Amino acid sequence: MKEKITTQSIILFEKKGFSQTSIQDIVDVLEVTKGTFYYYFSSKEQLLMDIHSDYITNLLERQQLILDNQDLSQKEKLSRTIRLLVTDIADKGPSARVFFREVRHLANDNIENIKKKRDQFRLNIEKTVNEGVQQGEFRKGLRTDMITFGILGITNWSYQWYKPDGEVSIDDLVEIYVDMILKGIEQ
Amino acid sequence: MKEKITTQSIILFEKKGFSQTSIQDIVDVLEVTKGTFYYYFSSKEQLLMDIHSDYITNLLERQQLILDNQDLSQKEKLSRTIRLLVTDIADKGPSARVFFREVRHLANDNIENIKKKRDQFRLNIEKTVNEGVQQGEFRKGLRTDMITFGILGITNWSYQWYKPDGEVSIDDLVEIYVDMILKGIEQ
Amino acid sequence: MKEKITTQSIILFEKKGFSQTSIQDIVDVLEVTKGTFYYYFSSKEQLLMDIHSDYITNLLERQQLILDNQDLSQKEKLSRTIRLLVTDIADKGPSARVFFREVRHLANDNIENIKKKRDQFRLNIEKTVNEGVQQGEFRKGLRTDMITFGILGITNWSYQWYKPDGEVSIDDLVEIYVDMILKGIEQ
Amino acid sequence: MKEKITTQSIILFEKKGFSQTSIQDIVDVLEVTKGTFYYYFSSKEQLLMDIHSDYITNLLERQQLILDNQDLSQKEKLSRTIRLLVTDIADKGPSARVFFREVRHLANDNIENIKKKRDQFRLNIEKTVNEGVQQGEFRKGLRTDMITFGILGITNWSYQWYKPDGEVSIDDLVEIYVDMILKGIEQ
DNA sequence: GATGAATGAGTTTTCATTCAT
DNA sequence: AATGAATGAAAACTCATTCAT
Repeated sequence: MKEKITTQSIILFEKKGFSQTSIQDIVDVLEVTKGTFYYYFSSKEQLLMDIHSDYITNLLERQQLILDNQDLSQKEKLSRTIRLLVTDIADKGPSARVFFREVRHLANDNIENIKKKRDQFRLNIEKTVNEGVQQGEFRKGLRTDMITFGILGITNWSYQWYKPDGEVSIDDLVEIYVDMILKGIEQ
Repeated sequence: MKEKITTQSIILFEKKGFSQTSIQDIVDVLEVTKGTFYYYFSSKEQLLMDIHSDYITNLLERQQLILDNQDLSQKEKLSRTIRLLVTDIADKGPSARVFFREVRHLANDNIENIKKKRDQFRLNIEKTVNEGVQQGEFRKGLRTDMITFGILGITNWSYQWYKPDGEVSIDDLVEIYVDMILKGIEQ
Repeated sequence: MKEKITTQSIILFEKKGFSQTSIQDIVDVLEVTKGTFYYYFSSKEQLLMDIHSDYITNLLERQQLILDNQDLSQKEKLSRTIRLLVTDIADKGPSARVFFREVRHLANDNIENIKKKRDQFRLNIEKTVNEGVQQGEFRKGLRTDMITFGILGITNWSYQWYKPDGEVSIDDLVEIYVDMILKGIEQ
Repeated sequence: MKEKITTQSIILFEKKGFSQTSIQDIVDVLEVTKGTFYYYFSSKEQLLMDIHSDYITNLLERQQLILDNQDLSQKEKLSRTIRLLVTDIADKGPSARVFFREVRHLANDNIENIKKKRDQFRLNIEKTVNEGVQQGEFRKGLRTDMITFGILGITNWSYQWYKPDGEVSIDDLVEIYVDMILKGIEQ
């Protein structure tokens, strides 16, 4: 039931937004009562926190798998990270959108926790770019922090407009963005 | 007074979000009453609509000035458009953030109107890129629609993280992004 | 202007009801402002009072003309009074409906005043019936007070359903009701 | 609790009118909160609709019992219908008054429903009168539709003035009106 | 595990009214 | 005579949350 509630919430939060979705809306779809909700979650925000936590934890894990692979060039690591982010649109579109849009609704305590992990993810990218610069794969003199934000902008923005049933496939999109980004920063 | 309300609303909407900001919050700061608010606006959403409308209208106008300048290369037009977007962070950060984050809260009728203009802005960029391709300034075979979304991603994402009092100036940021984008797509 | 406001108010009060009609609604139609309204009337209720007062005063006057005519039998006086009430649907439908429906919204002080006149009108009818009984035109032993309420019920109820553009003319309706009532009480 | 709310609402709606009665007024008497009200009713209008629906449904049922009795003459059926309406003043005065006065406040969708049933009630009376004419109990040539409105006028108007503690009993009033109406239309 | 009743604090909105100009 | 800005009190309604069962 807990899982059902989470899944349904994500769908509704994505469609209507966190504050526009009431607990009632969620439990109505599942045909249970509000009491049930509060049996599993201590508050609405707690649920949002869970969603965020699950999402970023999973993302970080998968990023780590890429980074741990010693055989890969920095270019390759970066490409795979871009792929990681963009492909999530297909698999986890709603979660991702909730993740990007609704951070604001987390209370201060929780927000720190999530922010730390988001920063971790970003800094991992930055580190990859930095090493790529040192190893001559990327241009010297890049402001790698700004570049990293730029990379995240390209990928994350896609959650705002990408339609899975459009004419461009996820694979094509990954290729286009990898190409644009690498050309933008390589030697 | 109408202007005061709008200005104050933008500040609060940016800080707390549209749905987390009550009319009471707004009028409290201005030391007037809710009645005053409803004297000038027919609803909370109407106010949000005004904010959106003002923002996008102004942006489109300034974009048009760039596009109308016949002497500029497509690269130059693109650079100036990027500058236009990024510099708005300094001048109109709060408005911009409200614009990007709170579209969801516009009702259906209004949303169409705004969407049309947002699309117009995007398609204007796409057209510039297209012409740049035809005139040999940019690489052949680019998916210019996806590239355009990428450009918007880089610039618009900056509203999420850029702090005006940080170590990087707006001008530096513009230069970094112009460089990254042009390298990413030029011949 | 005062007259214009009154006329327009009656139309709106009839269509939407007194409490569903705002001062704003009234002045909007006349393309003036609320200030104008308060220049002529001290309150919304004052306006309603005026409407009531005008209506009942005029009705009483016309009733008096009938009663003062010494040549008429009581039957004839009663017939003419019925005609008086029913024909007002055509001429003054809206005022009449407002008069019957919205008394409740008068404040206590005013209500007394109007009630007194309404009672006067009713008691005049009762007196006519009484004299008719004494003069042998109507049956002995009638509860003339109840009969009078019955007569008023028949006529006043017509404001609830009568449509001027229906198949029955006002004159026909008067004839039908006079006939029904007289047969109902005559010797 | 739902029933308590309904009962109390009827009392208040009768005393002060629907729009002059706030949800707060209702729940104050019951010493519960507004939340409780909205737990049972989706809106103020929904409550009014319930009241109307209950009233007219019950009235129609009781009318049907009269009409189904094959042994009764049309005169007798008509008398009993008049009794049905008038006696409700004693038993259900407040509901009845709310029913007659506040239809206007039902929204369009609901109003249709109620109107249909009110019309049904009226047409049942008209049918009785019609059959009475055919069977020679009532005069030939009557406009039975107008007559029916007249009958309803007499009975319904009593809700406006009848005081249960006055000098005339309900039974007397029924007798007076039955007499007046039958004399008014019989052969 | 789950329900159903109830709460209370807050939300947007309405509107008669006032008053300086 | 009339306006336009502002008020303040109240309205209907929402909703996260609690808790006894």
